[in-house]
Amino acid sequence: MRTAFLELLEEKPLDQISIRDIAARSGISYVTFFRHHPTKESLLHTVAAEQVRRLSELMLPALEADDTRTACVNLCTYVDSHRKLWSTLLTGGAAAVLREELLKQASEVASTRSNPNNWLPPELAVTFSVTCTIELLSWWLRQKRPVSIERIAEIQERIIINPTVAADRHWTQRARAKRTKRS
Amino acid sequence: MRTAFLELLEEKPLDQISIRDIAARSGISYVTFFRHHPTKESLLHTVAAEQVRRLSELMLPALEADDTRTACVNLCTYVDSHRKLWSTLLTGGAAAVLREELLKQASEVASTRSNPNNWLPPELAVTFSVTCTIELLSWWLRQKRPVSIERIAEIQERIIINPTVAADRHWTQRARAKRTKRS
Amino acid sequence: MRTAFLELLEEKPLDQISIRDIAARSGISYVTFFRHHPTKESLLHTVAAEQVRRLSELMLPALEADDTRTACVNLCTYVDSHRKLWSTLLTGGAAAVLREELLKQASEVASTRSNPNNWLPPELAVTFSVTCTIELLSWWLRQKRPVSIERIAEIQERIIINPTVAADRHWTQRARAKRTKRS
Amino acid sequence: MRTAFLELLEEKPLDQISIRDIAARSGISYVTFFRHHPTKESLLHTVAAEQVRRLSELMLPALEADDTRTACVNLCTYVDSHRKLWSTLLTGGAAAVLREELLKQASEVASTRSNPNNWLPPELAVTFSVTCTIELLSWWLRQKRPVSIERIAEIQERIIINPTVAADRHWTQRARAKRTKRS
DNA sequence: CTCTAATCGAGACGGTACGTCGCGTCTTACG
DNA sequence: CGTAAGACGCGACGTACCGTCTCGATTAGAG
Repeated sequence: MRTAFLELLEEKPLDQISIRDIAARSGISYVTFFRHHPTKESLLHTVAAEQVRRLSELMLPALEADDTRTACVNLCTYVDSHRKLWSTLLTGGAAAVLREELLKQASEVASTRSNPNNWLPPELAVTFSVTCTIELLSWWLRQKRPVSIERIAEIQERIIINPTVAADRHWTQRARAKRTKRS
Repeated sequence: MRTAFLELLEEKPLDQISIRDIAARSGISYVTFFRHHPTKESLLHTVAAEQVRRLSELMLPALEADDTRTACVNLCTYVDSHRKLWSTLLTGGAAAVLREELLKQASEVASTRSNPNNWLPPELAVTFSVTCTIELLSWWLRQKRPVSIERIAEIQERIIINPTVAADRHWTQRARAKRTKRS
Repeated sequence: MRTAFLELLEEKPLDQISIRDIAARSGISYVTFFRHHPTKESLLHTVAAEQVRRLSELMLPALEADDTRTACVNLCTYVDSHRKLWSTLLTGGAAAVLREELLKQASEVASTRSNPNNWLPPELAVTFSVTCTIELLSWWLRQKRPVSIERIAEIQERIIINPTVAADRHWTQRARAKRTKRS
Repeated sequence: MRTAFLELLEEKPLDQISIRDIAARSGISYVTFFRHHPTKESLLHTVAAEQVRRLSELMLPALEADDTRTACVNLCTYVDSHRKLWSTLLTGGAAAVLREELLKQASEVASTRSNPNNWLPPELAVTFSVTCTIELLSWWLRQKRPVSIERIAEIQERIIINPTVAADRHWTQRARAKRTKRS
């Protein structure tokens, strides 16, 4: 069903895909669709959450080690090797849902790591990085002339990560250092 | 008609507003609507473009003088004095269209000012700043506890403008300086 | 639309006729059906009421003159000349609705003529005569060997009219006579 | 299962009762229902036939003795002592099936007793009496003010039985007498 | 001043998709 | 083996908008 949905998403924008289309393509009955998902968006969310989870699995280890550059490269490499899928997800009306899922998962990660004393509200930091990452990837996949993975990863790190998450991280580390000193 | 549309947007999300709703609220016939706009989105684009034009009129003078901070403050001040309108525009499904209009007008401005040799593609710079500005404003208007205009303007400048447009501007100025020297 | 409905009723029983069938046969859109009738039964009622009205127009003059035999003959003659239509109406699930309509119109007529002091409640008298008339006609139209109009009319009068309406009528006339005498 | 069905019939009309309702109320699985009855109507027929058989057992002895009045009283007395059950059967959409069952059983009885030479076709005689009896009982059970058993039995005999069965019976007896004389 | 042409209303209509209901078939697992 | 549980395909339902069309009524400009 997800496969069929993604196939259709490659063919036409989201709002021109009817549930009947998805059912027909999936080889299931129209009614059966509702036995799995109450609405088209529900299916989309499931698909999006699935893909987002894969992304975070690739980035999290590097992020844990504060190696943001590797995290960015990992992300870009993965997306590059699934250009078609991600073109589909980031264009044609599905981007909003994908963004929601990314935001959700990123917020969860951020809530365990960010420092609320930072001058930039953590919610905004997450929003900025997620939104810009989506725009960056979307732009990348739209380009006709190939742009190297490194180039994208660099942009992502310098423009997106550094001004938001990284700044936050530095602050956090300093706080940790202070606490360590005292003890 | 635009007034009626905005009224309805305050009451329910965009996709629950039918053309018949708009017509009824406007006091015109359903058919007459089509004499002005071929589709609901067309009307929305008109409304959005109108508001965006006002924004740019406020920001452009300061931007011309490279005074980004003033530009940001002007933007925020204006939005703050029309909180209801902008809450409506930035939530409830209209944000995407508004973003498009902003992007369009910002791109036009940027095309006359940015330097294509910059390491950051100008298209991306514009996209980042527009998108993040929207997210920032949207977040701002969502907050229950009031956040000061200055705070927002500062965030906008430090996180959004500096890493993108300003960096570009510096590069541009250096290039101009070089050209001036030679001549 | 009524024609199409009757055509379909000749082909298959009522509950196997879907609204979509009727719409298709009528050459109108499925949705348009609902713009005329909220439900299939509504259409059926309309059709039935129409036919019943014709019946009563044929019988009423004779009934006014207390000439029940002529009324019966008129009824049977008319039905006989529209055997196909009445076969359709009296078999195949439409009979219940037709009965309702007949009951309604007969009750209206009866309420202006019957005498409530009669030992047989007028409601019952009407019910009996209507129901039996339907059964009689239905039986008649089912017969393979033709049965003459006179025979049917005789049965109707002797079995149905006489024991109910006529008895009532006699009583009423006697009452009238008394009143006349006094004055 | 029949109990569950009758319970449901008291609650809502026949066509709003789904097989799944009956199964749930009966405490059996939906699929198991089909092991007993191929369709909802089948179950209804079974239930109806059962009740009709009880009726005829009460009436037959008196009918054998040509004591129609006692037969009628027996019928009404029985129905009166099961008002709820019979209200359910005679209203709410089950009446048609009940009528069928009554007709079937009455026809069987009549075929052994009636005289085909009668001027009233026996099939019609049976139909009239059965149909009117149902209408009479249905009317009776609908009344808010109680109507005595005797009153109903009298109506039934005078209006229904006399003009049909009894007339037939007299004719039959005369025929028998003739045959007896000759032999 | 009147006639005509554009404009608008009201509403019928065909059409697509929606989400729901009940049907009857089928498979799987349990006792 | 028979039953329970539940997934499934199917057909119909009634609803919501869509966009097109026609028909009058209004009004404004041209003769």
